[in-house]
Order: sequence, then C-alpha cells, then structure tokens
Amino acid sequence: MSVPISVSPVVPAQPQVAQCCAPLQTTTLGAQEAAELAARFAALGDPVRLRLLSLLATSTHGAVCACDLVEPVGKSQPTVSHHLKILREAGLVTSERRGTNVWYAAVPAAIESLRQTLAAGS
Amino acid sequence: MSVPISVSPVVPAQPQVAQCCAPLQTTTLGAQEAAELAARFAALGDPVRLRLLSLLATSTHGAVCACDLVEPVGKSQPTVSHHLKILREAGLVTSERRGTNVWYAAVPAAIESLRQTLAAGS
DNA sequence: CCTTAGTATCGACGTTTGTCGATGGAGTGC
DNA sequence: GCACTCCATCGACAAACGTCGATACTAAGG
Repeated sequence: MSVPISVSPVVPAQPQVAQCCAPLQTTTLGAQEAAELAARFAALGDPVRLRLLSLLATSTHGAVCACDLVEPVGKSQPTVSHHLKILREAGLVTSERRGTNVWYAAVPAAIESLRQTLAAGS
Repeated sequence: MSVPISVSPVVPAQPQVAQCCAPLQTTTLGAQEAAELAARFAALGDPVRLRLLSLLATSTHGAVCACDLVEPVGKSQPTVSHHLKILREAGLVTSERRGTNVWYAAVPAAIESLRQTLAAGS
C-alpha cells in the first residue's frame, strides 16, 4: 500500500495528445483520422479502464499509487497493470516512478480533447 | 442507391439514452455504471463505426440511406450492416424503413450524453 | 548481499470482435 | 405471380482482447 508521506501534488505535465480530429459532426472522418480516434475511444471501452480512469480523475492528490488501484477494481495485479498500460499508451494517463511505487495520474487535456470530438456542430 | 425524391427531414425522435453516469471526474464509477458506459464508448472504438457516425452526423438531410453508407467506408454490405446494428444498440443511431431502403440518423442527444461524461469537474 | 515489496512482462487460455460470402426476408414494380 | 433491389442474418474464420498465474525486474532496507 502507498504510504501517505510527503504528498506533494504529483501531476506531471505531459506530451499533450494533439487534437487529432475535428468534431464528428463537422467533417466526415478520413480513414486515418478515424483509426486514431477509435483507438482512443477503445481505451475507454472497457469497464475496468473506465473505473481506473475515474479513480485517478477523482483523486484529491492528482495521482494514485498503482498499489491502491488493484483492490478497488477487483482484478488481479497483472490485469490492472495491463489496463494502465493501455490507458497510458492512449495518452489518457501518465505514470511516474517514486521509489518502489508508480504513481498514475489522469491527463485532463487528453480527456478534454476526446470530449471536443463529440461536440455538437454549433 | 438512394433516390433523392420527396426528401422531408427524416429525424425520428428517439427513446433517449438516459444520462447513465456522472462525469468521470466527479464520482468514482461503480461496476455497473462502468459497464454501461464502457459499452457505449466501445461502440465508438472502431474506425468504421466512427466514420459511419460521422457520415450521419454531417448529413445535411439529417439521415442517410444505408445504401449510401457502404461505398464510403470501403467495407462489405454485411459488415456495414453489422456496425450499424451496434451503433443502433448503443443508442447512437436510429433507423427507419422507407420502402425498400433504410435510413439511418445520428442521435445528437446520445452523443451529447457521452460528451458530458467526459466533462471536466468545474 | 539477501530479503522484501511493488510493478511489469510473459505464456496460456477462453471469449469476443471484425470481416466476408452465402443466404434469407421485405418491399417495389412489372 | 415473378424478378429485382435493398437490407439483415447466418456461418465461418482469423485476429484481437481480457484474464490470470508464474516469473522477471527494480528499488529500498536490513
């Protein structure tokens, strides 16, 4: 379990997921745009990943130790690690090593980017 | 192909996808909430479906004949039909028979619902 | 060192998914 | 009725996915 010592706000700024695509309702998606976008939505297409992301996004500290993510979602440690990797590769989450532990944090900008893709056309 | 005759705005109002879940960043998702949400995001997690939805959402008529959706995405007719079914079951799209053809339309409210799930927490 | 705790990776397994050709059903027009 | 078009469903197949136990790796502490 994570030790609550020296808790400085851990919210590592991140490479930024470039705004890949215009809103769905503005332009018809090209094949490549669609592929990139789909990959990111697919990352949200799993209950466990959604719960993980939710846990990170609601964290008051801005980040959560991986060790504190296993029990809440009720899956094995390897499975949780696997899902965190997918979220990280989708740019929705960042990780930072702190000694033995790894702290994960949500990337608000990436979520916002996805959100804008669903924005209504005016 | 669809015949452009008697084009009255075809936008059948729909059962409404109830606002399933609070924003990710507000409350930590329960198992069931996460499952429902994930199912809807998963519907967006495929390039073909994303392009289909994009085609529908950008349609000036508000709806598109299924026959006009096959060629743009470059997949076989059964495959397109399959994806349209998934979008329909996710509540993102509606279908309406018009003679031999079936017209599909995006459901803005469902998309907006998903969008709000990604909303930042103030 | 050696042990211990926290993570990531590997290998394997069953399930789900995307895809297509073939087929069936619904509707139109002759 | 018959032929034709459009669409959905079926059956099959390969690929991708979610899951776990076992294992390797990394960092801290005796």
